Amino acid sequence: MTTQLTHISELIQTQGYRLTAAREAIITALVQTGGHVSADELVEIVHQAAPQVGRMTVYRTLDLLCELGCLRPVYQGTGAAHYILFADGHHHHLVCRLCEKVVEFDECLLRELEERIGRRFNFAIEGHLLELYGLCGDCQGRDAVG
Amino acid sequence: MTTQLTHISELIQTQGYRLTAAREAIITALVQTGGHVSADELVEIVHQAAPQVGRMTVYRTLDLLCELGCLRPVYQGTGAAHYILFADGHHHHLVCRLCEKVVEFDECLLRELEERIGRRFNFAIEGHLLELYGLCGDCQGRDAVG
DNA sequence: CTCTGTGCAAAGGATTTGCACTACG
DNA sequence: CGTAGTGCAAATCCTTTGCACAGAG
Repeated sequence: MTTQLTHISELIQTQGYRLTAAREAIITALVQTGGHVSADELVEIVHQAAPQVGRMTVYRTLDLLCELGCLRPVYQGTGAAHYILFADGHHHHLVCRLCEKVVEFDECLLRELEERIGRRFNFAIEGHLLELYGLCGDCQGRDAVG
Repeated sequence: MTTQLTHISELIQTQGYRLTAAREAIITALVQTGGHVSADELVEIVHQAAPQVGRMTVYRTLDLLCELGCLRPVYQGTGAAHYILFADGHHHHLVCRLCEKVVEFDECLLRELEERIGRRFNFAIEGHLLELYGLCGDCQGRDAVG
């Protein structure tokens, strides 16, 4: 966990950005949540440790992390974007289309696919998000009824 | 293409929803685009064929299709959500984290994974979205420079 | 010391309500 | 006919600017 914080901090400096107190607080909070929050939730959490950090600094830092390739915004249901950390370069979701429940899983056999596609389209692949959609156990009956 | 329109129309009726003129117009427009539009763009297109259809009917129909499992909103860059049709139950993107360029590809070896994960978590998997992130050819040099 | 990063408040969009009307089935 | 679906406009919510100040390097 602390490793991840360190990794991101170094990435920021390596890329020529400044490692400010606000950014540290935000990244710490983000890592702490496991990387699965809306901007708003993150603001809340950051404020517990660093009340002076403003909402837009959070937005801007999230933007920066996206640009650095270690974060990604996703739409889960509607409303605010959720941000997910690419801890190991990938992330996997199982999403119920009715109740919007989200389960994470780790199974990954996409390394090979990444390489093949990257080569074909001349992309330097850095990670991926895989989302499987369907009905969770609870909603399977519900759907049949209508 | 027409097949897809028929498929969705039947899905709507099967699930007990009404197939209205507005919905037909919206779905026609959606299929026509290949399923890769923002709500706003779709409103434009729908208006060409059916000017009386309102913006929120488009939003509500998109919502309905998401619920039915044949559509999915994704965030590409920032701003408006983009909607993608699950033509064959899956969709694959290659996204550049700097210029936000999006390439679609078809390679799919996830059937087996779907089954395994579905069984493990008791989900009825209906489709998936796979997004690979990285740097496109144009941005690879740009990134090194900083 | 310089320039990037920050914070505030107000602007800018996209999406969602509430309610009377229309039309599917 | 009854009810689900529609359309409008106003409301709401998330996110982005503009600008003066503070702190990293």
